[in-house]
Amino acid sequence: MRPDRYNARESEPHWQRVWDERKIFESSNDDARPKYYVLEMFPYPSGRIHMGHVRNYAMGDVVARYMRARGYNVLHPMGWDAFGMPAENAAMQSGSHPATWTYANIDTMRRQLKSMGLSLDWSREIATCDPSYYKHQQRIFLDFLKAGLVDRKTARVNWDPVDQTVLANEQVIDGRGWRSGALVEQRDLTQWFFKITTFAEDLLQGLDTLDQWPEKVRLMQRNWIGRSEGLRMRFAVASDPRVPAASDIEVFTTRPDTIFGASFLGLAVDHPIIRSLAEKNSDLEKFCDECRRMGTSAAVLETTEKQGFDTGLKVAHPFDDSILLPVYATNFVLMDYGTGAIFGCPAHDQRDLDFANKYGLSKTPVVCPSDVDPASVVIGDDAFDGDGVMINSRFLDGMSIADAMDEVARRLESRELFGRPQGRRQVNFRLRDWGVSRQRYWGCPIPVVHCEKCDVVPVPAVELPVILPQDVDFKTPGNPLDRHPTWKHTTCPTCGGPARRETDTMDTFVDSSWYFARFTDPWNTEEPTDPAVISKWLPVDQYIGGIEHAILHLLYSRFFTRGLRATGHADLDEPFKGLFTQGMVVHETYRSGDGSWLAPTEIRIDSTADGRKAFALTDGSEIEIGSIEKMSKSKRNTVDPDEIIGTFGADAARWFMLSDSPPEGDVIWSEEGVQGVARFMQRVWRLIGDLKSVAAPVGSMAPVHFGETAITVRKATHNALAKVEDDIVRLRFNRCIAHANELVNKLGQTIGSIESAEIGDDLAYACREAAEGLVMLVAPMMPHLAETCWSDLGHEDLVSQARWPEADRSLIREDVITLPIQINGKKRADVVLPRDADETTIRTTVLADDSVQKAIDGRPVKRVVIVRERIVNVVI
RNA sequence: GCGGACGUGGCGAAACUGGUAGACGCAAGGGACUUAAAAUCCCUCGGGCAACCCCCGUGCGGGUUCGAUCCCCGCCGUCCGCACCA
Repeated sequence: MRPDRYNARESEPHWQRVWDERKIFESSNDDARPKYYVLEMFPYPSGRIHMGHVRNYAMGDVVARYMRARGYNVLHPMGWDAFGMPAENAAMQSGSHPATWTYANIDTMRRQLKSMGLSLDWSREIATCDPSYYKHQQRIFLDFLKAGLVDRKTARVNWDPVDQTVLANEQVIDGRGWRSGALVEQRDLTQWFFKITTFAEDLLQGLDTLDQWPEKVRLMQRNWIGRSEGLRMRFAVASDPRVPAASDIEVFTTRPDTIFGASFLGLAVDHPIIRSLAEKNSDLEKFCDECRRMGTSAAVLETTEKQGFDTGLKVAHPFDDSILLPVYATNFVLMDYGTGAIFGCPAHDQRDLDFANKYGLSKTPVVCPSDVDPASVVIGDDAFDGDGVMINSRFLDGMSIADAMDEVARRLESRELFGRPQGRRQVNFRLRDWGVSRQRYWGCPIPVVHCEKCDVVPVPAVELPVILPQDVDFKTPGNPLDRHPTWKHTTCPTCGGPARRETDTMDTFVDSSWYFARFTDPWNTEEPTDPAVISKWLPVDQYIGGIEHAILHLLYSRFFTRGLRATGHADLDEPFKGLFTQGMVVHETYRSGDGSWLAPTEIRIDSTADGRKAFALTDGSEIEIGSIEKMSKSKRNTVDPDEIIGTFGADAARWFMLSDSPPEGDVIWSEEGVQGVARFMQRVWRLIGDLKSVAAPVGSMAPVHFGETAITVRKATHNALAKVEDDIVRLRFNRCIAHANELVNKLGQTIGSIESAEIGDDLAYACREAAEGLVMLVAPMMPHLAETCWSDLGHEDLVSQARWPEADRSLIREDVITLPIQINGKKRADVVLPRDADETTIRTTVLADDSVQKAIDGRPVKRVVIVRERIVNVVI
């Protein structure tokens, strides 16, 4: 007995069990079919999934299911980015051990993901906090160390003196620790670094090959790497009692051509010379401290005035030592870029001009725009950074900028200052090495020991993993590993003497920099990866995740890929061939009169002709409907996936997430919208029932001849299939859904008008084809409903394993087409013509048409533009 | 400040990157069925006009073109990213 209504709450768990039992989503490394690796960014196990996860994983699942139907051996794994601070925060607040907390969250979220009906290979599940995972990460660390890709050096960190911990930049709010509220100190600590700069050039060049990445992300990475070509040049310091004889200051410049426009040297407040001067000059020290306090956030810098402190030092101009330039400590030169020193050329750099205007420094123009008389060049409030010809520059006069740059570089390279060449061409990168040391417990231990005799000694590979101790307490501030009574005490692998374990753990970005590789062979207990298996599966064909990872995660993964290749773990250029960044899930906000936020479950919406209004469920008072914002706990505009799935089913949630907006844009979650999806699902269920009642049996042969109605049905089916084929691979899910809607509308109309006497073999076949086509077409997006319909249509097998019914595009091609006719560019008529009509026929037919004649109204026709199979434009 | 993206009905959006602007969905209005409601089905739904096969309409102003949401120039507005990068 076929129920009138489809019951998602019964069907969904049923099919999930069937898929699970038959292990149909597990992929084999030995499968000979062409591979397709689809991956969504794995989640942090924060507690429960949110609607953003639902959207992200729904998208990936559509691709996985579709590619499977197209005959690919699909790898679609899932795991957990399981190390990180929230687990330690929870430990401090509730006393639960980070591992307990994390694994409990994983269990909850796994259950939630399973209730979504995702076609995931759970046999490959990994959690980065598991020793079976981080063992291999430690091994990679050691191999990178051996390959010279790891460095240990001093770096400045934000130090919270109360919590006794290093803070990330985003944990410093107004100069204070986010948790303790203590004033944050800058400390120099010896830290571990991955030498990502080794690959700076390659990481930049590799971007050109990533043509299936969003241009926006490539641009962001390009800017982050920040390659620039320029010249390092040294200025001799004029003799001064405060500095040693034969001192020099080295600057980096991308505009050596403007050297005759130089009017000062600007040094970072952390520049060694400034630091040493500040030791004996309290005014300078005060200035430096103030600059440091201002921070480096864009918002601050935007509004900050250029400031300087004249040190009294002078340097000689390299081409005329009678010209002495003042040396300033400045707030706009950064120590960690270039050499921490610049020469300022006010005429051709806006910042330098602002600075010069403030301190009354000269501003000689040295580049003249080609259409301006050199004598009339004046520098006002705007620096000129365009192209032109050199002026006021002695031996450079008349040269182009490029030639002048080259000439200056050439002269300084071949000349010595204090026994070394005065200039050196250099390619400079903004990219800095990746500091991975974290003074925390819940992370991957860095596998080295410190021995008094042998210094830093790697833990031998056979002794891995270095496992985190279980018995730690979070009651006192600081790193639990560091104050653990026994854990850090060990013996030196080299000399056997007493040694101390490294108590820093790795940045959690390390964990996610190679998980995509581990998924290919997660059972491998000996090696992180098997290069042969890597070559089989990687690169990831389609990677899907949030734009917030556009720079760091993706760049680190690209670095790791290069490191893994250098250490023989993977023969691979780039990890992610296709990248897609999906938009957020947003929702209306609701705010009561007293300013407090209300959750969507606490209000009722009334829609009438004069608009939508919200009322509180508790007392019926009217609630203001606020702006649409990213779902967040603070604004209380979240919806819980469990509740949605419980009420409407996973299929409805998935479908709605994909339906309304382009996938890269934000989607507005609305109750009305998901109700619309629920209606659509019932419509599909009824339509399949209607089609089934007239459809031929499973596997019927196609009849030779098709009548008019059958052809209409077939055209609708194949048209929809063709459009979905085109759109699904481009991830245009919203359009796929529109095509599905159109097909349902069309089939519903046609079926409704069929007289039972009309049904012959041809229509029966067409209805079977239509029903199965529709089910296949919605299956990647609403797999449970599709399975139920598939089974209802008499299939023993699963739609999840069925082959895609490729669209027959010859059926869609019409022999007779309706051509829109424009008169002077405005549509005035339609003319029905054979598709292959020649231009003369088209012309005569069009001009003979009544509506066309009426529109022409006797005026002479100047021209008839015919675009075949598209449009005709009559010009009068 | 620099860089990037975008601007189409009441709303989310389509439009094969130069060819019928508004597919599809949401909301709304009208009707059928029903004792009633829900569900379902049918119709209307950018603006103007009594009405159309008419006129206007893709942020604003120009331009190129037989033809512009799409290309070019100049404004206005919104969103995102950032690093005062020498």
